[in-house]
Amino acid sequence: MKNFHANGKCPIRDVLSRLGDKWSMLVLVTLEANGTMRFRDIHNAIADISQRMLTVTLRILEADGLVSRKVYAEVPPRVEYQLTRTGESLMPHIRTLVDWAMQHMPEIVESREGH
Amino acid sequence: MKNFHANGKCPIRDVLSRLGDKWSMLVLVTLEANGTMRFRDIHNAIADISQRMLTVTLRILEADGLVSRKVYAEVPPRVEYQLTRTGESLMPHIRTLVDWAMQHMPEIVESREGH
DNA sequence: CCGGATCCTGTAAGATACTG
DNA sequence: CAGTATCTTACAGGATCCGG
Repeated sequence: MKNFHANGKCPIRDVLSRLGDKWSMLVLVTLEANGTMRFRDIHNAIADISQRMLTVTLRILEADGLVSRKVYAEVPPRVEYQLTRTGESLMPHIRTLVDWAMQHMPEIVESREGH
Repeated sequence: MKNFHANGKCPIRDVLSRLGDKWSMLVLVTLEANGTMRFRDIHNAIADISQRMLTVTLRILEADGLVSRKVYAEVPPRVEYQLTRTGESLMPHIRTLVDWAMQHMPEIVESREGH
C-alpha cells in the first residue's frame, strides 16, 4: 500500500506547510495581480489581514524566495514587494486550483447543504 | 487595484478553507493512490494522524462531496471510503502543485537557509 | 473494528500601542 | 510608512473513554 508518512521527504506536506496557511496564497495572488506593491497597498488589497499577520506572511515568503523585498532609504520609508521568478513559476498551478474551485463550488455547496 | 476581500465570493478563500487544513490533501492523495480504503487502512497510511482528526477530516470531505462513505451492516463493522467523481477531478490540479513543490523544494530550502 | 463524545492544551491569529 | 512588542483570544488538534 502506498502511504505518506512524515519522513521529512513528503512533498505534499512540504507544499502544505508553505501554502496551506491562512494568508500566503492570498498575498501571492494579490502580488501577481498588481505587480510591485508597497506594504500599505497589500494591506489595502487584503482588508481583513492584520498588520502583524501581513508582516509575518511576507517574511516567510521572502525567506522561501517566493517574494522579494526592496527597502528604499528614504523618509518616509518605502518598501516594495514583488514576486520572484520562483514565485511566478508557482502561480499557474495555483490558478488551476482556483479555476477548479470556481467551477465546482456550486456542487460542493449543494452537497454540503444535504449534510 | 485588484483586491481579494472576504466578500463571501472569493474562490481563493474557498479553496483554502477546504484544502488548507492540515490533513485534507493528505487523505485525498492517499485515497487516490490506493482506491477504496477502510478507515484502518487510511489510518495506517497516514501514521501520525489521530483517530479523531481522521474522523473529522473524512466527515468534512464527505459533506463536501469529495469522498464517499459506505457502511456495511456487518459484525465487525466495515466502512469503506473512496473518491467521488468530484474528488477525482480535483486530483490532477493537486498533482501539478505537488510536482512544482518537488521541483522547487531544493532552491526554497537553500533560500531559507540564507535567512 | 469503527468511530462518537468529551475534555484539554498549544499554537495561530487578532487587538492595541509604540518606534525608527 | 512600515513595521515591532506585548497581551489576549479562538480554534485546531491530541488524549482518552465509551458505545454499537
